[in-house]
Amino acid sequence: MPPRQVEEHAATGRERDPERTRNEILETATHEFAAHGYAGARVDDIAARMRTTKRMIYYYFGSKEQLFIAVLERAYTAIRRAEREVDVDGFDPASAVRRLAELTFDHHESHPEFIRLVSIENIHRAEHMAKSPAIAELGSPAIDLLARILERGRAEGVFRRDIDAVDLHMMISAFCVFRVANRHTFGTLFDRDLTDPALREHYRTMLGDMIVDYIRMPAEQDA
Amino acid sequence: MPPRQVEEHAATGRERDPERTRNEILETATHEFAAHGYAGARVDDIAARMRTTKRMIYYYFGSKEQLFIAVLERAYTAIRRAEREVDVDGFDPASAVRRLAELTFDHHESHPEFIRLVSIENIHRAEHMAKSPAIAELGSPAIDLLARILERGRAEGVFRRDIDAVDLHMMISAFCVFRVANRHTFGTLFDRDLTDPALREHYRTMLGDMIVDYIRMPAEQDA
Amino acid sequence: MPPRQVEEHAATGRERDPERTRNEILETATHEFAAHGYAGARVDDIAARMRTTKRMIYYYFGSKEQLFIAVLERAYTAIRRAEREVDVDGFDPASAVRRLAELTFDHHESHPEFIRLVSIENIHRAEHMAKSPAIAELGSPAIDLLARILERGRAEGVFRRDIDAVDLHMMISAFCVFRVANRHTFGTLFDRDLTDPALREHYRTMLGDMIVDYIRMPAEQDA
Amino acid sequence: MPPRQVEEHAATGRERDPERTRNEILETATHEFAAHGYAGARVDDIAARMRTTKRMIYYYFGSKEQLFIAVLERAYTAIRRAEREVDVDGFDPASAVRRLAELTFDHHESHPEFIRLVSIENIHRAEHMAKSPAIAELGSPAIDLLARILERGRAEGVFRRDIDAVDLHMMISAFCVFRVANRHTFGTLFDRDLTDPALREHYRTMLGDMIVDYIRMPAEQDA
DNA sequence: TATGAATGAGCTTTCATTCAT
DNA sequence: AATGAATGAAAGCTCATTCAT
Repeated sequence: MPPRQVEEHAATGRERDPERTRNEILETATHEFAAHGYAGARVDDIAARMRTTKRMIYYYFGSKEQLFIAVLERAYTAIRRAEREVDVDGFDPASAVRRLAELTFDHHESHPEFIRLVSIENIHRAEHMAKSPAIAELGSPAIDLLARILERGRAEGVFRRDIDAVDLHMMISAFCVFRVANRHTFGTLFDRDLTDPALREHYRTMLGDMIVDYIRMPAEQDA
Repeated sequence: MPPRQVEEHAATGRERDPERTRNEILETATHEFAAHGYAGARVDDIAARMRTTKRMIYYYFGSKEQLFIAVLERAYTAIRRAEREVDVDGFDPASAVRRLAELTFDHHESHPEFIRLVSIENIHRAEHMAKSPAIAELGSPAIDLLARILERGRAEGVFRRDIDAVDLHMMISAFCVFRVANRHTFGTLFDRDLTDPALREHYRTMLGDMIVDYIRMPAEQDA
Repeated sequence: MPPRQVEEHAATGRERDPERTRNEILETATHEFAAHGYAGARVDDIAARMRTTKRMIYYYFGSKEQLFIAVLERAYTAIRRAEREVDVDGFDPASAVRRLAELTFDHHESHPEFIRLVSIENIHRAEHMAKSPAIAELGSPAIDLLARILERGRAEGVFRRDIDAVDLHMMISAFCVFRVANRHTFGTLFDRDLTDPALREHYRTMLGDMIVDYIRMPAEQDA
Repeated sequence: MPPRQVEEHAATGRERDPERTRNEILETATHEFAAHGYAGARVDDIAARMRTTKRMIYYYFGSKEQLFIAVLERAYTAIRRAEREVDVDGFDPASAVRRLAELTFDHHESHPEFIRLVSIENIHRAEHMAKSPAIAELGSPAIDLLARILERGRAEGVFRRDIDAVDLHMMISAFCVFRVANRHTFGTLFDRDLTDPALREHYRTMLGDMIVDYIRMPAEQDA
């Protein structure tokens, strides 16, 4: 009678679904690390936020660092999966790039914690990521897609010839990441909330324009 | 016999110039905070790195947080001073904007520690900065300058009408900051060192092109 | 279908011979305890060193302490068995004692782990041994033999009258045990490796001389 | 008014005599390590036994290992000091050696904790001692003295020629150390308390006889 | 007979900070 | 203006052991 068992576990607090426990720890740890940084995160707090003990965290992940690496792996796996689902077939090259940029914008908008984790990892010079073979193997669907669109645009003669997919991805990411990652200091210094919902469409369009203006073949502008 | 004392202090390494001691602590603290983040920085290490004791740090700054705030103040004061020295008189509007963008690029290139401090402060939601009246009073010379150039460009009919100085500053900053701040994760994931000296001119030009393409009045491009 | 099961176990490395598993655990535990002491030994490490899980150790022995007791029992059983095999028939009393001392010397020389276990058990005031009826029942063949030789020597008038077998055994053991057990501190302090193979014969002879000189009837030495 | 200060310290529990605090910690730590071994000793317990916190122990000694090293240093310093005070002038060579052996016997008798520390350090292969330059520099007065006596005895023709001071020191130490260090297992196995006060003189004499018999020139014993 | 999952208690150590002068 | 000594609180981590089947 499995249902009974489940109830018993709930009663005793014993967890018998390792995969679920692992995921719950990762979920909670993601919030904690994103909220306070790597050094500022407390293993104690992660445990306190769920019905597990600190001991369990070490049982599953071995150390604070390995836990953080697992958090990064989970976050990157999720974003890469999202990237793989992007579909821009049927759009002309310029529209396709704009759409890809907008989807990137939206993804950053809706995953501020991921961006915080990335900032944190950069503070630590990507040393944790370097220890994860899993992340290295994820590849970069966004770049592959971008490369294909750029190729098409060049073939059609509407894009400049010399644009590299990785560079363009950087340009898009820079805008999207900065808006979210640096909004606090930017907001304080220039009194502008970059993530104000009322401004979202404004910045979304700005990004699209910026990218499209940059890649488009300059039509006799000096004529 | 005061001279004697001075000699003794020199001999024992005692510091008798409060302002200088304060600056040395700030200098050392800047490196420590930039290197390890706010939580990761160790007051002990800061003391160990110089010829002062940990006790002195508390004597001068009161707490780790106030020390960090002072570090931020010093860093922002320096960058604002640099911005005030920018001179783009004599350039046509487009060239002026390009030049301003390039100077921003160069400044970020040569002050990676400052960028790290900004990232760190964003991790902490700019809460330390908020406690510093000094930073709020610094103003933003770069934005003022940008506003003036944009005004000129619009008057001459070469710039689009709807561009806001703060937005444009954001666009420039995003590119410059991302390239330095996120170079570690970006490099690991896409195998490209964004700060490779051999690529510096490439990215510098890319930034200028991106900004100028964006602000320029679109000359009958669909004609 | 039992045959199938057996094959599966063989394939998966599962152990189906309890006695053998028990012995393997004891063997491994002996090394671990001898290497790190009682408190320093790790049940985890013992499990890791062999193809069993930590859980099995508890299944077979119940606790770390009971495991240590079992290790002691095995070690003492082995040495008592060796003692029972000593044969000095056909030697004159003095030669018999010398030979017994030399065999003890050799046994200690070749069983340094046993000596470490004894030292460890003494650190713990023999409290584990006290809980083992098995060890108490082992008796002491060496002492019995020594008593017989002493009796013979006294009867022949070549040994002093007042020597007790247990005392003599202590004298022999002290020399043999110290040489092995305290060689590390002694070597460090006096720069002499007591267990240097080149010195083995030297110390073996020294022991024999010391014992024989002590028990021999002092023949008119003041005459 | 220093007395007042002292009272205040007593009242607040603040200790203002670092050297005294350090010594108290060492004293307490000596008992703890001797009682439970290195791994078995608890820093918590050491703190609990005195009016200090665990934190103070780390403040003064840095780590459990460095504390243990300091304990060893103190113990060896004390025994070396005692050795330097031994005076056997005026005794004939044989009596001098006997006296030196007896003093060693008495010292071990009255310092069982020291012997436990030595056993413990041997379990750890003297690795802690090796990290202490202080111990290495202590020298060995007992050996120097022994060497001088042996030289005299040889000159007077009453000692065997081939006896080395370090070897003789080992012989003496083996007896004295074993009696104390191994008394627990020995007592359990052979039902004899080697440290029974009633037997002290017996073993003291036994040691003296053993040593003197061994070093004395064998006077026509086969005649 | 055998075992993977889980754990309470406690470990050594570190941290920013304050005391007392 | 300056400082050596001291510290409460909590951090990350480890241990022998038990649960539930």
